[in-house]
Amino acid sequence: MENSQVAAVFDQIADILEIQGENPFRIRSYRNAARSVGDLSERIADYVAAGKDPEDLPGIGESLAGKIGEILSTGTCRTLEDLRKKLPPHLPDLLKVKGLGPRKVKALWDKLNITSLAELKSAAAAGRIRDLEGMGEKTEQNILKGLATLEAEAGRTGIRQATEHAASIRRHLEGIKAIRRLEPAGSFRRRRETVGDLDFLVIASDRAKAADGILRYESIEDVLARGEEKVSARLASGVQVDFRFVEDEEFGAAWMYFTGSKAHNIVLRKRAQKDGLKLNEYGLFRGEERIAGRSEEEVFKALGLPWIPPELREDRGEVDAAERGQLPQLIEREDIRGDLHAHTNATDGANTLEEMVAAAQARGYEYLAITDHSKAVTVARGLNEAALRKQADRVRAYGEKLKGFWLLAGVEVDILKDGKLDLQEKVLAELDWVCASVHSAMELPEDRMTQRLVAAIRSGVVHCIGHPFGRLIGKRDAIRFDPEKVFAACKESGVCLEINSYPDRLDLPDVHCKRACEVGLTMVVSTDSHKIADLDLVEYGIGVARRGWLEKKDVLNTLSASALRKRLKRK
DNA sequence: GCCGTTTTCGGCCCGACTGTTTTCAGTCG
Repeated sequence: MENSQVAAVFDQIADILEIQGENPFRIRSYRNAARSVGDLSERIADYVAAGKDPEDLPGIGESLAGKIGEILSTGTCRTLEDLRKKLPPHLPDLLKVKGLGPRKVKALWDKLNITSLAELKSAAAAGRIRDLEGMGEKTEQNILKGLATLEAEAGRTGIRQATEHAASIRRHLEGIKAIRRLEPAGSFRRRRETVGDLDFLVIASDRAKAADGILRYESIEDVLARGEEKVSARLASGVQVDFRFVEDEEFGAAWMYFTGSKAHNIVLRKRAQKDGLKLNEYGLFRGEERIAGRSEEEVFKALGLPWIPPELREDRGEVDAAERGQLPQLIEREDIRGDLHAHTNATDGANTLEEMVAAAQARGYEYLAITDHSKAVTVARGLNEAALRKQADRVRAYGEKLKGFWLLAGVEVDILKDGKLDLQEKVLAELDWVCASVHSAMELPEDRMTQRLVAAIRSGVVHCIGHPFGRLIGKRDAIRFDPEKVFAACKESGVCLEINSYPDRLDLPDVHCKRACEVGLTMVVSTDSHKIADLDLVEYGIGVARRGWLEKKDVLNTLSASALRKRLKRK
C-alpha cells in the first residue's frame, strides 16, 4: 500500500462530500489529510507498523488515524464505500473538467441524469446543458473545451517543457514597452517536477497595452480570461498561462501569494491573523494600513521571519524552521564541481569520450565520471568485463593528458534481479566510480526488491545507486521497495544515492531526498548525460535537491577533485 | 474533521473572474 493510494482514498471521499454539499471544513480535513500522507517521505504503512502514531501527523486526528489503519489493512474504508453507494461510480470524474465544480456536477446529475464524462460530452454536444438554470450557452462551450483539454493534456506539464515555454514567453514579453517587470511564480518557481500551468507576475505602465501585447504571443490558441487584474490563455501545446498585473508596492505580497504553495500561504495567513494582521496578495495589513508588500523580504520580515526560498514553500515544516532560524542553506548550481554519471558512444551515448570531456571542461567542471552501461543492457550494447577494462584503460590514458581535470573510469552496472551485480566484483573494484542501477524486473514484489537493492548496496564495490526509484514521470511508476531499509543499508555501507537530473526521472524524488538527508546520507546530483547538451540538465537535479532541503555538504559532487579523490579511495 | 500561547466549542484564508443574473453563485488558485 503506497502513500498515494491512501491519499487517493481521502481525496475520493472529499470529492463525494463536495458533490453532496457537505460541510466545507470537513471536506478540507480530508484534503489536508490526503496531502499530509502524500507528502510523507516514509511509507505510512511502515510508519504505522513501527508503532508510530498517525495522529502526530499534521491534519490527522483520531477519526482519520482510524481510517488510515482501516485503509492499510483493507485497501479502502467504510466511509468511502458507504459514500460510493450514494452516487453513480463515475460521477466524481466530472470534477476534473475545468469549470465544473461540485454544484454544477450535482445539477447535471439531478436535472439531466449525467453520470459520466461520456454522457457529459454528448449532452453538451447536443445543446442540452444550456437550458439548465444557472448555465447557458457559454457554460456549455466551456464544458466542451474543458473535456477536450482533459483528453489532450492527460495531466501536468513536465518541468523541461515548462522551462522552455517560460523562456520563450519571456523573450516575447521583453519586446513589450508597456511591461516594466516580469517574474515567474506558481509551482514553476517552486521548481516542482511538473506544473499545472504557468504563472507570471507583470508590472505594467499601461495594463491594457500590456494585455494587448501579451495576447499577440504567437503560441496562444485560446484566450480564457481578460480582466483588469489578469490575462489567461491556453497555448497550442495545451499549457495554460496566467498573467497577473500588480503594482510596485504590492509586488512582494503578490509574488508570495502566486508562488504558493496554497498550503504554505495558508500557514502564513494564519500566522498573520494571530498577530492581528491580514495577509493577501496586496500586502500585509494592520487594519487598513499596509505595513509591507513591496518585496518578499519585507513581507517575511514583517511576519517575523527570514525570507524562505520558493522551493521550500510546501508546508513541510519550512515556516517553523524559519522561525527557529534553522532554514537550510540550500545548494546552488554553482556548488557542483563535476558530473558522476555520463555515457559515451561506447554504449548508448551520442558523443565520444573526448567530446564529453571537452563539454564538461567548458562548463567549468573539475571532473567527470564515464559510466557506460554493463552487458545486461543489451539494447544499449552494454560492456562486458573485457570491454569495460579496455575502456577504463583508455579513459585513464586520456585522463593523464588532461591538466587540472580528473577523468574517472567508471560504470553504470546493472543490479540483476537477484541483487547480484552484472559484472564481476573484482573488475568493479578496479574502477574509480561504480554507479549501480535497476533497469529490469521492475515489477518485483516489495520485499524482494528491497533485498535486491540492499544486496547491491552491501556488495562493497558500489559507490552510488543510480535513479533509485526507476520511475519515468507520467509514464512508468516507481519500483516498490522499503526506503527506510534501503536508506539504512546505504548509511551502513557508505553508499550514496543519486539525484538523477534527467527531467523524465528526477529521481530521488524530493520528499525522499529530504528523508535521506535526515538519515545522514550523501546524495550525488548527476545528469545521466547521453549527449553533451545533457550536461546542462543538472539544473533540474539542483531543483530537486533544493526541494529536498539539501545543502552543499549533503552532495558529494560539490567536493573539489582532490577532496573527492580522498573520499573515494579504495580500501 | 481538526485544533487550541484567549478556546475542548466554535471557529476554520482570501480575493478575482465568469456567466448568469440584476445582486450573486460557482469556480479557481
